[in-house]
Amino acid sequence: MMERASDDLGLSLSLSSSLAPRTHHVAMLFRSPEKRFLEMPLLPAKRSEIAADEGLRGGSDEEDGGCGIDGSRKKLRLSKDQSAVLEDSFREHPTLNPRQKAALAQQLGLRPRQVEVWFQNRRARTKLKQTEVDCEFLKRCCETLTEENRRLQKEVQELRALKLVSPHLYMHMSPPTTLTMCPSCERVSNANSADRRAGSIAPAAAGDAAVCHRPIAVRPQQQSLASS
DNA sequence: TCAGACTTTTTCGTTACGTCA
DNA sequence: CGTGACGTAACGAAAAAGTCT
Repeated sequence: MMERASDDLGLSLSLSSSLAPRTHHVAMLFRSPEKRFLEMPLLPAKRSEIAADEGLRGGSDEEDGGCGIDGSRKKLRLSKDQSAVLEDSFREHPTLNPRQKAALAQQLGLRPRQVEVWFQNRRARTKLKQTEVDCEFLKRCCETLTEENRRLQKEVQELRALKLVSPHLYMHMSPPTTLTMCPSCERVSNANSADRRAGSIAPAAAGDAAVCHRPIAVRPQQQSLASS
C-alpha cells in the first residue's frame, strides 16, 4: 500500500483498499504536477458502478445548492466535530467516491455538495502547504550552495596567492581538505592526490565539471517520508 | 478499432462570509 | 462599534479523463 505522510501537515494519506478512490479519480489526480504526493492504489472501476453508487445519494445536486433565495451564499461554519470527522476521512482517502461522499454527508448532516467542497478546499490547502515546504527546502539548498561557492572561491584565491608567493611550499602541501572530495559524487576522493597536485586541484575549476556526477536531487517530501 | 460528443470530476482562481485582534 | 487580516466555505471556468455511440 502506497503511503505518503507529511508530518509538517499532520497528514497521513494512507489508504485502505476498500476505501480507495476509483481509477478515474486517481487518474485525475495524476494528471497534475502534484500527482507525486498523491500516490494511490489503482482499483478497477466502471462508470456503471459509480452510477450504481449514486443510487445511494440522498438527493440530487439541486438540493445541494447553498445559495439563498436572493442568490447570496449561505456560508455555514462547520462544527468542530464535523471538521474532525472530515479530517479523519481525508487522512484515510483524500478523494471521495460518490458512495463515500453520500455516507459522510449523511453522517454529518451535511449536503453531499458541502462534503465535496470541503474535500476540494482541503486538497488545495494540502497542496499549498506542500508548496511552501518545497519552497523552503529549495531556499535552504540555494543558501547552502551560495555559501559553499563563496567559501570555495575564497579558498581558490588563497591558493593562488600562496602559489605566487612560495611555489615550493605550494607543491608540497597536502591538498586542501575541502577539495579532497566532491561532496556530490565523491569522485575526487578516489583520485591520486599527487595527480591533483600535478594537475588541477579543483576538477570543476579545470573544466572537469562535465564529468562530475551531479548530485541526485532529493525532494523535500522524500525527506519528510524518510524522517517520518 | 477509432473518432468525436458528452459526462464526470478535478484543479485553480476567486469571492464572500465568519471570526478575531 | 468599526476595521482590517485571516481562514475557509462556496462558486465558476477550464482541463482532463472516462464513457457512450
